[in-house]
Amino acid sequence: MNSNHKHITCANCLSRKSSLFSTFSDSQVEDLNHHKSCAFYAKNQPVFLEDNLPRGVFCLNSGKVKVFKRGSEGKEQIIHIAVAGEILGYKAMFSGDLYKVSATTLEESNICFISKEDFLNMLDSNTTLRNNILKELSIELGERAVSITNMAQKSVRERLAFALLMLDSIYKEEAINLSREDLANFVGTATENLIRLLKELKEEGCIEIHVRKIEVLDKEKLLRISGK
Amino acid sequence: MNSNHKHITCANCLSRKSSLFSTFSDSQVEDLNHHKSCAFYAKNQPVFLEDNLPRGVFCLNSGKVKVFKRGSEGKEQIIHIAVAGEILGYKAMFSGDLYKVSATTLEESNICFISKEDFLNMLDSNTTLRNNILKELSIELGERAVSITNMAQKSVRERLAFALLMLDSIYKEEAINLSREDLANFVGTATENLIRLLKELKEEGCIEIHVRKIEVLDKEKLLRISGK
DNA sequence: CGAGCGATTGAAAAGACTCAACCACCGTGG
DNA sequence: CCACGGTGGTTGAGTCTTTTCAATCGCTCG
Repeated sequence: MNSNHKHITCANCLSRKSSLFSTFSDSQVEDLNHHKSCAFYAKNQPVFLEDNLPRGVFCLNSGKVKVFKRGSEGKEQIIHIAVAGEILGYKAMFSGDLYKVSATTLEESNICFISKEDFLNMLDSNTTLRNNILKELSIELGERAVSITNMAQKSVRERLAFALLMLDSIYKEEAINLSREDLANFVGTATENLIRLLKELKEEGCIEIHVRKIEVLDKEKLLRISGK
Repeated sequence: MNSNHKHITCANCLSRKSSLFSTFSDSQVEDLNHHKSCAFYAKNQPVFLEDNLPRGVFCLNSGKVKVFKRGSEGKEQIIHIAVAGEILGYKAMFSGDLYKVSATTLEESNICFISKEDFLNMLDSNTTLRNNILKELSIELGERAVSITNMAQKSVRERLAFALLMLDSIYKEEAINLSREDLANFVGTATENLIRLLKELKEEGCIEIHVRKIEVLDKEKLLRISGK
């Protein structure tokens, strides 16, 4: 395990480089650093929960976080998987409402926290940050439209192929490391069904399965299966 | 037909009152009025199209507009139905990208247009507008998370009940007036299936069907069927 | 009047879910 | 050290839902 509780300095934070804060000046980074606190999260720890009151924003320094919503039967639907550099939990602050989704770590993670007040102050005085956020929200809305269309029109097999490609780009060099249940909740199907389809894809040579971990072998083929 | 090509004055625009521009001062409204142009759209006319370059924003003065995305088979998935007062087409401007969805009128509509440049200028000088937009985008993202969860977890029958309730609040006093195909593309199912389920709901006394138009009779029951 | 489109119906096939059982692994406590 | 219990993963079979395809109907428009 490479990570343990440690203090992170925004100026040295590699994941900041790819975040909403990437365009900050040195003095802004200094200010940011001054206002944030850091925390280590073990695997499967909640970051924030649906229907709770937002108190600030979370900045994912390392690790991965699933963002999900519970359906009426209590089943999780994973909406998004966040990686290092992403800022979480700020939408509910703008909507002036409770969190509409929950977030939980998928692996050990270091996550910084900035209070609502400090974040909104930064927003007031920082045009670039505002523009970055507008851009980010708009891009996310475009992605959600794709998800809705996929859920409504694609078969589970197609969605699984699509999800594996997405996860491959999230896990980069590593093998995909999600429980079967999480994977099913991401694809939007029952666990049993997911397992059967995984086996199919394995037999077709698209993926390799190492117990829990999944390695993508043939992206081209998966892309074809996913229906473009 | 109550509407035909006419010039709309922002100061008198009733739908502006419920829009992102609701908080404008008199002089800002004046400015807005000066920069916009008006157009009448017949039924089923495109407002903007997926993959096109955004040139400005559209302000729906009267009528209704479906916002949809095409799946890989070309089938429309309706993401949202916009009503009077809504501003359309601004997300792609922020993301600096092409439109990710298309928009088409569902009935005769009056729609005003504000160029990209003018809109962005307004944005620069108007904190409240910015905040309204941040809020609006955040709320929409919350709604999309609900849609994704519904699509992934609810049966078509449940989704139909849910969709009818949503449409009932969109059409207010009027009966729901959508083609079977549009309704199916909103619910996310095949037209034939939709028709069968509509008949079921009619036989259960939830709705009345007047040829093409659908009247909601029992909201309570629909809510129960939709799975809360 | 005939073409054409949207709406509807029927029947069959495919897809997805549920339930129940079983397996494999892991950590615990005796 | 090993039996035990628990959790997550896997398999099979049956059922229900949903889609697909084909055909018909009703209406409007030229």
